[in-house]
Amino acid sequence: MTEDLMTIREMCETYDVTPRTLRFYEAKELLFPIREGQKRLFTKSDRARLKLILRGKRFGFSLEEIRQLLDLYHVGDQQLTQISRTYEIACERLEDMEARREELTQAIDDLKEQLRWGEKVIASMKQDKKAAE
Amino acid sequence: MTEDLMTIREMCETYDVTPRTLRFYEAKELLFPIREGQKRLFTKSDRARLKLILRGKRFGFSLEEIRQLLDLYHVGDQQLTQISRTYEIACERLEDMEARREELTQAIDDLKEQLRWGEKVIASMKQDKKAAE
DNA sequence: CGTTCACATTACGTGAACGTCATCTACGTG
DNA sequence: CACGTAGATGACGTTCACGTAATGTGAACG
Repeated sequence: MTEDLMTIREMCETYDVTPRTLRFYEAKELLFPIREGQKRLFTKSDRARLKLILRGKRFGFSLEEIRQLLDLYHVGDQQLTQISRTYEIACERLEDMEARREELTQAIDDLKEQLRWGEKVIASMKQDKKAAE
Repeated sequence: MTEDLMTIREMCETYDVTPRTLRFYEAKELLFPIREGQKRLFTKSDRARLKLILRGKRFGFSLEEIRQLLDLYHVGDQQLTQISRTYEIACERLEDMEARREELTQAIDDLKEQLRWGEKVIASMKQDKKAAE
């Protein structure tokens, strides 16, 4: 069944994207499906990458930023200096993400506060309505 | 000094955006600066909104989505049903954000894992290098 | 009074991220 | 073999979020 290779259609259904999107990501070198004849076949690696792409998008990263992030996960047989550089970038990214989570937590707290206020407003309005009857 | 009103230039410097951006946000009804003659003057409320806009952007919300979120903070003298509806939407948004934070936490953990792996690779490569000397 | 700012409006331009359409190919099926 | 189906390849179109002139205006300054 899951022969480790998926057609473009299967990918689309699994991850809820269009063929156009997958071809676009390939053109941008975010995915590297292998070819059988002229058809694309997506590997396990492509699927892992796609998940990261979609996740990145949800957090407002551009495809170019995502591409760089993906490189952090690929780490082929490069030079030590290259890997070290990649490692540094990854550390910075990690800090970014942690800062982001802080901010998100802040935003959540703010909204919660706002909701408590909203509850009070609603409650008092219900009171007024009753009193008016 | 901070007379509660800021010119467009002051806003730009404070929040690191261009005049174009602020006018654009006004056109999109995200900000509502008052007018003195034909000049715009941004209020405390506009500044609070702008902060939320910029924050929303960092999390990948579209301006339209942000506009809806901003409405949650404005809550004028509406009907009870309106406020209740707004309240419900806010609750849903809150759940979205909490889910997002979960996902972000997952992403952070993934990247940390990857970094540990990177450290090992670097260490072993340094060993190889030494051995080759 | 002319000029320089600071800000305004109007309008066309741009890059990112796809959507859409036309056309082509390869493959299995009745 | 005709035909439908799945996928491929351009190429142009679209939306969003502004950028970038071009031009106008009102207050201030030498």
